[in-house]
Amino acid sequence: MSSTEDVHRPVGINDVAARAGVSPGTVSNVLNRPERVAESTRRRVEEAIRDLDYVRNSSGRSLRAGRSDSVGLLVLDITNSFFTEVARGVEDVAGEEGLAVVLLNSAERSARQQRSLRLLAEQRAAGAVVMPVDGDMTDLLWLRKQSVPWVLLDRGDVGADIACSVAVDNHAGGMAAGRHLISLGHERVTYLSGPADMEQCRTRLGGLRAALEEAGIDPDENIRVIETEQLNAEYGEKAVEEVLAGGPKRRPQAVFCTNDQLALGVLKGLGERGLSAPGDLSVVGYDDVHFSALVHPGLTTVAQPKYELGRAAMRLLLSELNGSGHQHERVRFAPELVVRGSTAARRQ
Amino acid sequence: MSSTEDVHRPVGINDVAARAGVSPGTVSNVLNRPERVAESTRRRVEEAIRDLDYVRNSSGRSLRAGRSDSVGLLVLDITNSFFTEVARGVEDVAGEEGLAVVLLNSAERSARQQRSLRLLAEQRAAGAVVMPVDGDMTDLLWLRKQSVPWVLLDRGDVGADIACSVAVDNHAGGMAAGRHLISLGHERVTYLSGPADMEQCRTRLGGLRAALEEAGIDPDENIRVIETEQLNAEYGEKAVEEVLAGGPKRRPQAVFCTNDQLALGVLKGLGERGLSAPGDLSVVGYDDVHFSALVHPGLTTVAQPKYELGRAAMRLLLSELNGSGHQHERVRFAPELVVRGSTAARRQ
DNA sequence: CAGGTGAATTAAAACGTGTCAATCCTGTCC
DNA sequence: GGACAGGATTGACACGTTTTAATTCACCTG
Repeated sequence: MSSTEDVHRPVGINDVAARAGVSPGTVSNVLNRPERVAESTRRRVEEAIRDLDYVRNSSGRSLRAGRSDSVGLLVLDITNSFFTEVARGVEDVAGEEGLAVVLLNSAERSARQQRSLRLLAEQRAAGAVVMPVDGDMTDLLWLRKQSVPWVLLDRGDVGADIACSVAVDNHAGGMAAGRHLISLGHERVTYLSGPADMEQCRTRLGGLRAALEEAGIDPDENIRVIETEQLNAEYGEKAVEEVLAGGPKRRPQAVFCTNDQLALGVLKGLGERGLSAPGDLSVVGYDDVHFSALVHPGLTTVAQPKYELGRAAMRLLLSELNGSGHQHERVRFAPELVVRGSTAARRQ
Repeated sequence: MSSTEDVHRPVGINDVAARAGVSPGTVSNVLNRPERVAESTRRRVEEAIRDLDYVRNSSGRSLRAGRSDSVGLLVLDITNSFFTEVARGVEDVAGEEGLAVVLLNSAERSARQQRSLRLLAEQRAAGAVVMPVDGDMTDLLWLRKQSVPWVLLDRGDVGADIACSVAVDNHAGGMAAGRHLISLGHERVTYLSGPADMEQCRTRLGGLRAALEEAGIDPDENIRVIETEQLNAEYGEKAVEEVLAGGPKRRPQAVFCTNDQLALGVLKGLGERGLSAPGDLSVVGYDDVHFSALVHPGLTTVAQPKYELGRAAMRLLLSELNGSGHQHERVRFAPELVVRGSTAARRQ
């Protein structure tokens, strides 16, 4: 039982020391290097800790250490389940190491990203896993100069000279989707892209083009690109109109969306117009978010190992934190095509 | 431009003071109470801050203050979009106040909840918004004793004598769903519940029962309850078998799920068996997650004001932090039935 | 001009921890 | 019995802030 007077005066390492009849330094040793302290005193200290219900003060710790024991995770959209899966992976690995994760949401806005990075600097975060809003690295380099190291997630175009990074091979992903569509007999495909300045969108398109070329089909003539402002279902739904523009005659045989949310929006938009996949056209997504297996028909999509992505990023960060002679590393995962009901062979 | 020697030695308030030819205290005043310092010196200090690229150290701040400037948000399942919407609300309000949000995930496990609360105590968090794993309040009371105040979210059964709380009226929600089903001519309904020790599940069932009674239908005879271990789509899908058990003759006319994820799983499970809503039976969910509008048919569901829930919780917490003579408050939102395609009138 | 007023600034003392050199102690060896 | 080794423990300081009481200074008043 804890005594009654410790309610208002928070108990610190000194109180514990006093109670155990020992110096504060010894208590600190019990906490951090138990092997250096004799069995008997260690027990006495531990008992005092329990009696007083002492809990360590991480402000003090990190002030002394010069850095805190939490890492930042900056995501583009906390609402998107792709990111929350990544977050789970990051969190699990960090938790094993006793690091807390501060989740920050840039909402795809560079002002918010800047604010978040500043916050991490103020907290002297041990490190960060970052999915940057755009290609502008100045804020990130500033953060590194404040001696907060970071690992890039989902941005494959940045070289190992700048930072560690974890990503999925977007070119291969686009290509897998393309080959699948071609194998079903589709040639005229619309690519529903997000903002064109997102590297992922461009690279996946590159993969799609490569697949067509490989099959002897001219990409320039057969691929139509539609850009949306954001990567969510609303924009996908809205885009359907444009996809179908030109009448049934010029309608594409397939739509490849750069993101499942867009694809799900497209499926809905089709339904509202009395059309459906794969009957009227095939639809392919990207990410394999949880819901994609739940719609009817199931969404054919390019799966990313989201959870593993998070784990790998955090592990890379850890190695940068612990390792002395650190070399930046690039980890690349292979995407995997998941075929469900939203794609089918072309009707003759 | 920042000079070259500040790369390794992190710059503190003292360096700024030296540069501006002023005492550290004055720098602190410039940062925290600019009105107390003369215009001219203020400008000199601000210039020094810019020149040195000074960023304040929150470890030092919170050590001195005795509490940090971040608040915890403990959710049951970071993967569930219900919680991420809440998180957005919390984050937005916290951000306005300059508070950082540490997102913690208990994954519905009480051991993880305990670990998270301990972490918050160690960080001397300013406060927390908590969705507790179960009815056991001991860990939470311990946290309060460590002088970390918290606000309950989504747990309507806890009185204002214990804590502030924000919730949606679950009884009314269950009732709305029940009335809707009755108005469609359904009497024999299966309630797909989560774990029975979750208060939300029980209260919603109570509302459903009340609706039947109101219509002169005996709940005991007409409602069948099936419990699942967790509140996700997999378990919903699995439960379909049990829902249908007894053959077409004894099949319920409707299924009311305590959560959209379960309901979406049910829709999928039906589809796999060649059945569908609302043709073979009506399905109602709860929460109105984003995705429920995207499936076909759209899921009829009881909507909760998720974002607002988060905002309200954070506001309550703020008032507890700032206000001196604080009285616990209960905020209750009204749920709203959203009718989509998954429910329809009974076929004769 | 002495005395007083009030604004602007400063010096010093915390806050709780970790580290490191110095000290204490116990037992061993010659 | 004295010196020594080496493990266990201690004391003191530093980390970067904020705050309070004290000090300085310019100016005004009687």
